Amino acid sequence: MKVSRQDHYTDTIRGGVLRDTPQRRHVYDLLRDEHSHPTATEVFLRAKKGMPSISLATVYNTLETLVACGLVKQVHVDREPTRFCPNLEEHGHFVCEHCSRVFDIDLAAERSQQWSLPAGFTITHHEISLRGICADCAKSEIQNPKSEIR
Amino acid sequence: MKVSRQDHYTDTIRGGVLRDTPQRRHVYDLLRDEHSHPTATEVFLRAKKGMPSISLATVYNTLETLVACGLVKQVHVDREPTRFCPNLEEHGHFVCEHCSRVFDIDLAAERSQQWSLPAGFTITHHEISLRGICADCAKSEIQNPKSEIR
DNA sequence: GATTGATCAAGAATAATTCTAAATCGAGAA
DNA sequence: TTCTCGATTTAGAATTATTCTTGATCAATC
Repeated sequence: MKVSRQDHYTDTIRGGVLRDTPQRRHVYDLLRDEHSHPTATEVFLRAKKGMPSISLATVYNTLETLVACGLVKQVHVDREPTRFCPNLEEHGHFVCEHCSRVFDIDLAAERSQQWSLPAGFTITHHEISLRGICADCAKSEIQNPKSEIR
Repeated sequence: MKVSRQDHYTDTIRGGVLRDTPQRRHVYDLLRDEHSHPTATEVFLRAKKGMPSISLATVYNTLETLVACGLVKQVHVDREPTRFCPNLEEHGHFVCEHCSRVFDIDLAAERSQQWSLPAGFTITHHEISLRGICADCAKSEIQNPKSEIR
């Protein structure tokens, strides 16, 4: 529902000193509508369709702002380009080594704090990333197998 | 014990087509002796002490080779420079946001496969990285608090 | 000793991201 | 409305980790 999305964006953006600019709204809406975990460059390319004048620097700035606001999350896969994710729920990511798609993985809430840390350590953030083969690719592998995965 | 270390290195390196070169042995020994998860550049700087002629390119090549052999693992922390780790046990990493040190975190074996994946997905690899404040920094924070963590 | 393929070294190239500096914009003050 | 000032945007330069290229070197085998 569009209303609550706009509200969350508006509340968060307007709550601070930040301005609700066309660029920010455009990038945010774009991210909310896609669940493909785009990179900054991909966001830039998609953003240009509806706003041809937007610059890559603005996309980087905007994404940084949205992350700082907590409106989107960064996803890191090895040292590949950072991806951005509008899913604010507790979750990890699965990257298919064959098609490179990134999938959200639900993390059972009860497991999230069960790390056996040494005494005195405090967690502020965690990132779980899994690699492997997704169901689609596993299926097509069976039909036309190729050994050169990766 | 030095013997088993050398054996593991030797077995692995000699098992394939790979040569046991002074550079490779030097870098490997260096990594085994430190548990500080150095970056390629840090490995390079340390390696130069015992082998002044070694080049950064060789360090990169060597690390890549050792990773491919399974003798060391890569550690990724966001998009920071890749770090290298001689701990082959199943483990994750904790990065202190204050001192930037990286700590190995034991992952209870029974937990390692408990991800609730969609049907048909296969995991080949996973990386768990936690962020927070380590015990040392938590202690010194109490003594002279600074709000500008990060 | 010659050959051959692996390895090494130096520096160029790449690519994601950040920085810089100037132009523009927008909200509130006058 | 017009002014002002700080936030934002933009283009392009700069940074930085890493990879690539190319020629030199080395070590095992012929």
